[in-house]
Amino acid sequence: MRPPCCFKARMDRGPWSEEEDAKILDHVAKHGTGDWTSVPKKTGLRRCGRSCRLRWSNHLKAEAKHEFSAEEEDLVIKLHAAIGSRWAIIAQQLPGRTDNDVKNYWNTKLKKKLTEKGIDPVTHRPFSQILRDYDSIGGIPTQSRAGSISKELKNAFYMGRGGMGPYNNHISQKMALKPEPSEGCYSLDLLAQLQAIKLVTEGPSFSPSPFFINGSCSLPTASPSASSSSSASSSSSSAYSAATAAAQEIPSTHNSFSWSEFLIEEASLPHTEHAKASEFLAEGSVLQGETKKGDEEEVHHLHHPSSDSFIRACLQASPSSPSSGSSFVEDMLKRDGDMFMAIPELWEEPLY
DNA sequence: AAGCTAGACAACCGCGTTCCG
DNA sequence: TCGGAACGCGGTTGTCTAGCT
Repeated sequence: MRPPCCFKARMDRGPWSEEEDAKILDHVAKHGTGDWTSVPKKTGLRRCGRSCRLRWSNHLKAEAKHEFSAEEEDLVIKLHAAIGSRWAIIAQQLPGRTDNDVKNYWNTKLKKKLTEKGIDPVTHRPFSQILRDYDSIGGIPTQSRAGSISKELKNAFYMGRGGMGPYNNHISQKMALKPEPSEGCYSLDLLAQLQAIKLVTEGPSFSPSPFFINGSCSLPTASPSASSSSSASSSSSSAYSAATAAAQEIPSTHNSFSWSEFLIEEASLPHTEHAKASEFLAEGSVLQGETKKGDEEEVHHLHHPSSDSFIRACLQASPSSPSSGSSFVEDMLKRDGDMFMAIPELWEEPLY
């Protein structure tokens, strides 16, 4: 529901002046950060309450940090791979950054960087893997598919290895290789996230099913909460591959938990299993975070222990764990290169 | 020097969720 | 229980600026 002020009253828009900033700061110092809708009235600002909140949270609250360090970059990439475009959660792991900062940095820098390195920024998979998947989902022979459908993929791949960079923008725009929001993927994404949380919060006590190890995706939608999240699609494959990787790291002696607990079949699922998944979500406010009213709202939002656990699980499970000694991207590229070596026909088509 | 373009960042908007009377 | 208000998030758009032609 939109606050009336944004529609009816003629509010100022555009860049904020120093005087306006001062009024916000003064107000927050005196009254805290609750009840933003009353801020324009109390301060005399001709801005709607939402704009005031945005201005404060994006610029006045935290010290301005602009340059992202290499560590921050890598963290953003890992987190995006694990949970998708949940900028608010990602920003919480980066002190002094706002969701808007992270989002802008992703859109302007990191997306391009990944594309130039031959990695699809949406799925976090090497273009070559996507090529292979194209190949596996139809009856068209490899040669023609690789040649006609995925030229740009291949171009992007070549350029990632020292080729013509500028073309990549064109590629990334035209590619738009968002994963199809197949029901199974939503479902799996949710399950993988739940699993990652379980891994940390309850200890390493499960064994992965071959289903996840194989990385296929065929389950029907499990719950409305899973399919309602549009961002779930962007992190689908990576989230459960992260969980899978985590699973593979667990010693086999810890196997009292089974993936089958979460293999929910829509039609045949017993009621208790649905309930279990729902409880999981309700307990930790894991996917949505937790909203509180009052002065501490901004601080507490999404800072529920379970969401932190989830982040830790995702990082622990990511391919570029500190022990590997290489970055997330490097690791991905290495595997990508191995695959190209294994499937030489991917190189054969001429480039345009 | 002027116009154009692309990049970076700030701000806005729509939608879903939560709160509260 | 319901509906309106408030809020947060993520996507999109707007604005400014630096670099290029």
